[in-house]
Amino acid sequence: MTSTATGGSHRAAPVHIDPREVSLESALLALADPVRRTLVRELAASGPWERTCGTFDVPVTKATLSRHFAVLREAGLLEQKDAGPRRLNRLRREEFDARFPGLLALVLRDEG
Amino acid sequence: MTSTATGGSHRAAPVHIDPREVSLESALLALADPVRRTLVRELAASGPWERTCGTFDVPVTKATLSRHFAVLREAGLLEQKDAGPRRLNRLRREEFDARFPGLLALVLRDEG
DNA sequence: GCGAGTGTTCGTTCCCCGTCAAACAGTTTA
DNA sequence: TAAACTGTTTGACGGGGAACGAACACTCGC
Repeated sequence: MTSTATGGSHRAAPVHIDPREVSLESALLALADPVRRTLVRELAASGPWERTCGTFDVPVTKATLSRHFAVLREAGLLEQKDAGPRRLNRLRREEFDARFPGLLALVLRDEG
Repeated sequence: MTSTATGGSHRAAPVHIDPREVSLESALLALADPVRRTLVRELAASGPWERTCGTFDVPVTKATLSRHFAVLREAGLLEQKDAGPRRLNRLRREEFDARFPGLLALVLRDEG
């Protein structure tokens, strides 16, 4: 058999951190990068779990993109969920805004 | 006399930027550094024009400190004024908060 | 099972930023 | 003028992060 009662051989689930435990420095560093701000904005423009990692319009390779997603996760900004071979994304709006009130709003409002 | 009506041979006045023209990226990068956040907090704890550059408690040399002050100026966070051989500092609270509402509050509230 | 598709990890390269020591510039006091 | 003090500028060094290609891991359709 290929799976046990406890779950079998799936791939490692993405590592998440409670946004309440994220440092201000991590949050600022995560949002200081223009590519990551673009990801956050596109994420905010879509509904939860609507976008997979490959559907974002940023001028980097998938390796670099994967790195950026990891940084956003560690900053408490992103939640990811596996769906077959793809990975669905959700912006953690409420949680992040509770930890850093107004910060996300600045990014979403800003054009650059 | 040692000065003319136009100013004579003073040292170059510090360069300032209108906070309204500061990019979000500049602001985030400026505040992402722990030394600069300390400077901002100490500045907020004192009144305007009360502190000279040498009176801040940060573990860097004066050369590095001077650099940090320049970054804070370019981010629209700091205003400087010459007073003899010293340089007085003022946190641009209202102007910066008008450009990036809530951002300064996050830094001042945070302990780390 | 095989191949296509999706995303991560590894190793490398490059560049920017923070840091320092040393030298410089300006101001004040002696 | 000389000496002391404050702050800036320059050049060099080191570390960290962003970027890429290539290889790997996993899932699904044929």
